[in-house]
Amino acid sequence: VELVVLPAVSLDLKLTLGSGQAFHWVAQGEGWLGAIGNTPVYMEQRGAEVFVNQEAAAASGRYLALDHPLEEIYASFPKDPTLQEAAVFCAGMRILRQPAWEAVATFITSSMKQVAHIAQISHTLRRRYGRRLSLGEHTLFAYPEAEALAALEEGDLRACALGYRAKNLLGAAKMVASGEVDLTELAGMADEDAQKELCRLPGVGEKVANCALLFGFERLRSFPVDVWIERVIREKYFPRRKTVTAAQIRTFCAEYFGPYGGYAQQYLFHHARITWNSRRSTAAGSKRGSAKSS
DNA sequence: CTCCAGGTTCCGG
DNA sequence: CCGGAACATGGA
Repeated sequence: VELVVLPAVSLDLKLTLGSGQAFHWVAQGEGWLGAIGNTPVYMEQRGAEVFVNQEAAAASGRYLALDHPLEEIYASFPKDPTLQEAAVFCAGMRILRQPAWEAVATFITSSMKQVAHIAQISHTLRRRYGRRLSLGEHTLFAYPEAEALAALEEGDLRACALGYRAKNLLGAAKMVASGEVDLTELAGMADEDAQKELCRLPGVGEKVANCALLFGFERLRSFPVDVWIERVIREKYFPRRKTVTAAQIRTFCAEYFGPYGGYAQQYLFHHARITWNSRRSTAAGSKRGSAKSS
């Protein structure tokens, strides 16, 4: 496979592809194999350049959001030590521009699942119901279109280990395939209207809608609040406060983290997820399950 | 075995 | 508006 070069300053490819935004990239040699839409991709980073198969060059640059102004984004962050530490830890991580339906669908399947499980589900769905793609001697699979999933029975999706999410994914696929919810139309809507529209899909609440907006609709202000973020916000931004409601967290995050809140969120999320365990295991006399008390 | 995971939805204060 | 419970499955 012939590779072409993409200039990529301020990019950490491994960090970006492995940070729980997309779930299907597989390490291959020095690089990564996967699909961007229906295009098979091999990407490999060497210093400030990305080497990619020629047919995927344009799609990769866009997918990796190499045009996002990282310096400006970092400069926009509030200067508190928690976010600054996360930003250093995640330097070079970019918010991917993923296909809209793929973002919606994968995050419908993400509820109450570990990242590893979401990846497993993604691969199963791709292998069984996605378009088959080939790159050199490698076989890859696109994420299945809404139309393909809409034609299935709930049992088919349960067989992909989706559990109760099967009904939600099927229902969402039917609404998108029928045009009842028009994802193309969402692109032109204001953030709040787009969020409201996404929440009409079964299995899509505020958090999943925000993930879809951030990763699939270029809404960099979107700030999904999951269990990890909630822990960080409560402990670091509302210390010694007994009761902080979800509404208070939502309001605080929406205002405090500013126009690139989605970047801040992704950095806080990844940093917390990677470092939390070590902190727990090194806590003196740590008793299982009481890691919250400092 | 127990705990928990990038939640949503429904139900009773 | 708020807290609880049900919902499936598999790693740690």
